Amino acid sequence: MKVLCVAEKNSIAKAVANHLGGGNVPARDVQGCRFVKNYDFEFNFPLWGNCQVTMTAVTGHLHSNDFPGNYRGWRNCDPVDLFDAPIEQYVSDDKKAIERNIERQAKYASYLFIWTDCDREGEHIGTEIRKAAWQGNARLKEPGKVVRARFSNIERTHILNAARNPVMLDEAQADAVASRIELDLRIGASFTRNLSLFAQPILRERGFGDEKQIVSYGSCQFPTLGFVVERYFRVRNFVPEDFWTIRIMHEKDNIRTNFIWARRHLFDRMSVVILFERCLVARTARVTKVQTKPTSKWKPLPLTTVELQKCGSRFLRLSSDRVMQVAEQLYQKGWISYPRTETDQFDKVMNLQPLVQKQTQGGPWAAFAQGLVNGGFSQPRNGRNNDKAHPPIHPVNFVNPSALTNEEQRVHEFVVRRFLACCSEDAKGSKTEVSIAYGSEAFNASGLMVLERNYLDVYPYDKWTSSQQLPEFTESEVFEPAEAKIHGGQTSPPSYLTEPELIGLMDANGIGTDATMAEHIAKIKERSYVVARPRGRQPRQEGEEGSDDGASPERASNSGRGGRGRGRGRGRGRGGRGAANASSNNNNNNNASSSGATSGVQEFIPTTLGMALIEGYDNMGFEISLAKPFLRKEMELRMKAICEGKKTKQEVVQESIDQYRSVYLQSQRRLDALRNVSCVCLDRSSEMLTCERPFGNTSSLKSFQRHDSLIWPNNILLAFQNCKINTKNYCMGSTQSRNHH
DNA sequence: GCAAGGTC
Repeated sequence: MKVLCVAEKNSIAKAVANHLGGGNVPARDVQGCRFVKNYDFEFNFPLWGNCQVTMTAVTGHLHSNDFPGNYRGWRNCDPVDLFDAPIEQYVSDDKKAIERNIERQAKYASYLFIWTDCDREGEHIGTEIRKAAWQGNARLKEPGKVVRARFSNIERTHILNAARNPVMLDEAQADAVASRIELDLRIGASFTRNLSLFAQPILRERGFGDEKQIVSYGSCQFPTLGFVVERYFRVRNFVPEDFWTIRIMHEKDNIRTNFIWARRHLFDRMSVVILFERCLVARTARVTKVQTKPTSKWKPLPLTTVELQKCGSRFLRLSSDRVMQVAEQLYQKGWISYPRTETDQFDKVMNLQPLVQKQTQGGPWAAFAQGLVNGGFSQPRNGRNNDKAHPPIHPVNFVNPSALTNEEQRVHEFVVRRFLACCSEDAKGSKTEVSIAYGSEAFNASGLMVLERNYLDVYPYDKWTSSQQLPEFTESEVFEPAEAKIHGGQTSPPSYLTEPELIGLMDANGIGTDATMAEHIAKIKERSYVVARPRGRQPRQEGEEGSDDGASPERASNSGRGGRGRGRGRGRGRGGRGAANASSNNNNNNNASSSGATSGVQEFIPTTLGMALIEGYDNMGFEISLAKPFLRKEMELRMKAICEGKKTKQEVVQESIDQYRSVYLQSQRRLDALRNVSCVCLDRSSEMLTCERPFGNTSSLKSFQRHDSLIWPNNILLAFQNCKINTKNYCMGSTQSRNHH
C-alpha cells in the first residue's frame, strides 16, 4: 500500500519524514522545483498497516485567482463589473512543477495524507493539494481516501501521534478562506481601478502624483493607513491644557527626596492653591507608611512574529519588513526556527535545555548560556497566544556571528538573547515606598534596589536600574518639608505613530496576519500614502511648556515626544484580540526607567494623498467606513460564521459584495462631484504652508483655527470641498490627560 | 498595472 503525504512547506515535510521514517530519510530532488523535495520511507499506520510513504510539500497556496482575459485590461470593462465577473482559478507557471509532482506521486497512492498547517489557510491549501492529487488519481475521490494530520508542533511524539490519528479536512474552514480570497480580489480590484482611473486623474490635474501612480484600496492597507491618519490629526488638533501640581522635597541624611502628589495634577488652579495653602497651614508632614517589599521585573515572553517586528523597529533600527526578510534568511540557513508564528508558549514537552546548551559554544552570550546549563535554567513563561502550528521563534543551532551579515547578526543576536532571557529567572528587586500626609493631602516617594539582575544580564533591551536610595523614614515621623511649591505645566500632544505602535494596532484589530503585517506597512509607503522618518522631530505646539527646573517634572508635561508616560507598560496581557490599543511592552513593573533605546524608531506621517483618501471616504457618510478597522473585523466574523456552519460561502460573498458595491456606487457619484472642487496649493517650495482659505469652504477650516500654520509633509495641499475635518473625532489630547486621575 | 494570503 502506498500513501502520499503532502505538507505546506518543505521544512515540515522533512521533519515529519524524519520522525516517521525513523532517522535521516534521504531527499529526492523534484524536477523544476527548488524548494520541494520528496522523501520515501516506510511507516506502519494503525488503519492501513505497513505502507510505502512518499512525503512531499507545496510552497503555500498552489492556486491563483484572477479575472478572465477580457477583464484584465483596466479599460476593458467598468470596474464595477468586477463585483460579479467570473473568476478563474489556475496554477501559476512557477507552481506547475509542484502540481505535476503531486499528480505523479498520487498515481499509485491508496491514500492522500495532508500535512498542511492547522489553521484556516492550511485547510484551504489542503483542498488545493487534494485537487491536484485527484487529477493524478481519481480513485482518491472515494470516501475516506483523503485525510489530514492534526498537529501543532514538530516534536517526535506529537508527530507520531498525529500520523496515527488522522482526521478529515475541514471543508467549512476551507470555504471561509475561499470567500476571503474572492472578496479581497473583487473589492480590491474594483476599488483600486476606480481610484486609479477616475480619482487619480483628478488629483493629477491639480498637480499631485504622476501618471503611473496606482491608488489602491485593500481591506488591510486602508485601515493601516487609517491608523496613521487618525494619529496625525490627534497630534495636529491637540490643544494643550494647563495643569498644576504640588511638589514636596525633603532633605534628610544629605539625600533629597521628591514626593509626588497623590492627586498627580489638577486642571483647576484655584483648587490647587487652596489645597496647597492647607498644606502650608499644617506646617509639618507626617509619615503614614513605610514599606519595603520584594518586587520583580518579569522576563520577556517567548518570541512571536509581531513581537519580533516591534522589537526590530525599537531596538535594531530595522523596519518591520526588513526584519522579516532577515529572519527569513536566518531560518533558511537553519539558524532559527520558523519566523512566522503567533505562539508565545513553548510546548511543555519540548526540551529546551539542549537548545540552550548549543548557545554555550560562543558569542557574547556563551557564558550566560553556560550559567543556565549549570542550573540557572527556568521554564519560560506562557503567553496567551497559540496558533497551534508553530513554536515561538528560537535559535535552533549555534552559528558564529562572524559568519553572518551585519543585519543578520543583529536579528540573530536578538533572537538568541530573547530565548536565553525566556529561560532565565525574573529580575529581583526591593521596592521601598514612603507615604506622607501633609495637610489634607497625601504624597508618595519610592525607591528601587535591584538585587538580582538575572535575565537582564543577557537581555540589554530591557532596562531596570536602582534609583537613588531613600533615606531612613519611620512611620509617624513628623518633619517640616524643606521645600513645597506649586508647579505649573501643560499637557503635550501625543507623538506621531511609530512602527511598533502601528504593528500593535494592526495586531489588536486583526489587520493582516503575522506574515503580512509588515508588507501592508511597506505597501502604504510604496504607494506614497505615508512617509516614514526617524522619530525625534516634533511638531511645535504654541506655548509648549517651559519647565522651570529639572526636578522630576510630571511626565505629561516634560516630554516633547512622549506625553503618554503613564500609559506605558500596560503589558501584552490584553484581553484577547480586540482591544483598540497597542501595548508597548510586557513588564509588570513600570516604575523604573523604561526601555530607552527608542531613538532610531521610525514614525509615520500621512501624505496629503493619504489624508485625502481617508478623509474622503470617512466623510462620505456611508453606513460603512472603508478606512475603519472594524470592516476587516466584520469580514473576520463572517468567516467565522462559515467555519461554524452558520452561513454558507455563497451567502457571505453575496452579502459583502452587495454592501461594497453600494459604497462603490455612492463614492462614484461623489467622485463626479469632486471634479468641480476648488483646490488651492500654496507655496509648494517650502514645507511651511500658510492656510488662508485653502478649502474653498471656510467652514472646513474650523478645527485648524488654532494652528494657522500647518506643516505639510510633501509640500502639497489638497482639499476636498466636502471634506470636513471633524474636531470631535480627533481632539483627544485633553481627554487623555484627564485620564491620569 | 489591482487584493491578501501562503511560501522561497
